[in-house]
Amino acid sequence: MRDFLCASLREDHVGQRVAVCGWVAKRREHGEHLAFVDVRDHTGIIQAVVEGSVDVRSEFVVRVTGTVTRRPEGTLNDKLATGQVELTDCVVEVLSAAEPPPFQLDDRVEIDEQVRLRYRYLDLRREHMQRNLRLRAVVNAALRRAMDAQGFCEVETPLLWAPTPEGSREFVVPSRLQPGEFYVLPQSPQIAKQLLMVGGFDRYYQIARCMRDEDLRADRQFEFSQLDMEASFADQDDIFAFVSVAVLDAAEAATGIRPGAIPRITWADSLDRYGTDKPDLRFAMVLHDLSDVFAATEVKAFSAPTVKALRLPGGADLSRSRLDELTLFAKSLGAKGLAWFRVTAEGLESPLAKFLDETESAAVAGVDGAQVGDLIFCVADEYEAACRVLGALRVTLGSPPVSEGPHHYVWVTEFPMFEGVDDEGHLQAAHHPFTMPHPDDLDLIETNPLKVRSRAYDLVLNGWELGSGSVRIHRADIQSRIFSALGISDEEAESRFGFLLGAFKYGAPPHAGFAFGIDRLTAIFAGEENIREVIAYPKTQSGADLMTGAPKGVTDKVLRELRIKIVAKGS
RNA sequence: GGACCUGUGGUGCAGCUCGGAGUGCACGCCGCCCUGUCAAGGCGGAGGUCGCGGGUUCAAAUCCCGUCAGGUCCGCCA
Repeated sequence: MRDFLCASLREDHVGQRVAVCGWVAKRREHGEHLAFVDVRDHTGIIQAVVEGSVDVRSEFVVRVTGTVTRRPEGTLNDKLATGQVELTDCVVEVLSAAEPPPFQLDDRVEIDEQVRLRYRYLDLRREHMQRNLRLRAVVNAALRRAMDAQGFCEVETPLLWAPTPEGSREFVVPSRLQPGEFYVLPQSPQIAKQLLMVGGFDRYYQIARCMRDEDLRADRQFEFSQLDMEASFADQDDIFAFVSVAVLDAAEAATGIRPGAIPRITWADSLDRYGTDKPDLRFAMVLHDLSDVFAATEVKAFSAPTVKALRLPGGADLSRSRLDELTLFAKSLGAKGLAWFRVTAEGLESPLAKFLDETESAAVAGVDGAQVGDLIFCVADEYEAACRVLGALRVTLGSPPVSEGPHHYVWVTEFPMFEGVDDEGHLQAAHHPFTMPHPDDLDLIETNPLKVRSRAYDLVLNGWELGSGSVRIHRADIQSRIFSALGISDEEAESRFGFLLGAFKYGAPPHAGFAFGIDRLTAIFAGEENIREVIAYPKTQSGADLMTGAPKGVTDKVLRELRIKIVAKGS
């Protein structure tokens, strides 16, 4: 039907009689003797010159047969890749007429996302979405190549899986053949892939769709894609090597630049220096500890186990209202307050300045090599709270848009094994209950569990968590100690994970794995703040699909078959 | 569950503080004109329940309350 893609025609083709297909991007008529029709496909635009009038409108689907001709002197258009040539002696066939679209498909104005999503099929026609989704395909292809080349075998795991009442909320699927029983859609193929290790597929990967019924955000949709992988006879360093190859290959394929080796930071160091477990390393602004200086302070606001400080270079000119805003922000994160000090030639300037003694003032004024014109923020609180508040402030004040380069990857290692306790006073697994504890900390499981480090790790890019993984427990004795630390009884473990624990009795290789989000990775490559921009049919924040109207009710017949009764709201 | 922001012809905006007739701009659309345009140009035209409901007022796009939709964030995301 067509001989060339629109934007592929060049001077080399001059003289050829060719057919191109696409949409009418624009028609420019000059009386009844001459008309220009810009034909667009996903590659771009070629100008067709029509002698006489032509009955086409924007977004008509056409096949244009014409002769590739060098444009006359003075009519070259260097804004178009095809601007040296045009099609002449054209025959325009209308393959499909079109109503005027609800919004213009050029990129001249930003269209409201609500409108874009309602007519997503038109939005997809735009250069912006074409570029993003094709970039995503490039990323996927590079990832598959990298994993194949490293000896990984792609295996598909079920979308209908068994409920495991823990972790993120699962999407539930009622069973028709066994009414009253349910499947769930996987939050990740975690257990399935560990069983593949028992099954002898010692290097598995999959571009896996994962589903989590949790509230949506700019970087979170109900469904998302992960490069999911697991390897037997592999430790943390092996996994880092495998994943690095995949991610760096994808980065190179997507951006043309191969990043250097990915550095590492421990979870504890990351919290201490950046106040977060997903540090943005594109800018400095490291947290400083002033706890010692304020250990015996008279200043009430600073009498806390930890006093942390952050220097904002040149921040002294922040307005009082901006500082009030930031104080509110800090409080919204649970801080009792936010102290700030302008560094001036005459010393510190702050509502609190007069309460500090000489040593304290000197310490604050010297934070991070502060200079006149800088601003110092201080938060006094429990250690982790102080770190996290200042960490959030650091990102708010210093972080470029997530999408902005350069790309700084970092491995965050040695996550704690447990974090906090649940409503029943049981410890909670920070990663998941199959994560191997750090070998040096095994003795602490029973004595000081919150100090137990794990063999869990994250990969972080520009302040976004790309993914996480861990070395898994393959020994029954360690697994049972972890379960008991988590308050999971033998019976409960058996009912929930029995098939996994059972499998491990029959020869489980040591194994470790990882999974990272392709949506997030692609969004950053594409320079997008929002993963919806790299997803063909995303949901809104309330979980709706504005194009299809999902979620929707089903007929009574369907409900009867599933033996499901809808209970009115509030009853 | 909570905080904040947004909603005005098909699209993107302005108008809202300080209430006075649906007022304006750009794009698109329709018609006419135009033989080298490419953000084409010229002339003319159509198109609106100012998200929805209620309240205040002589009078509401504008003020107040509620509600719906969209967004950003907190909670949540083993």
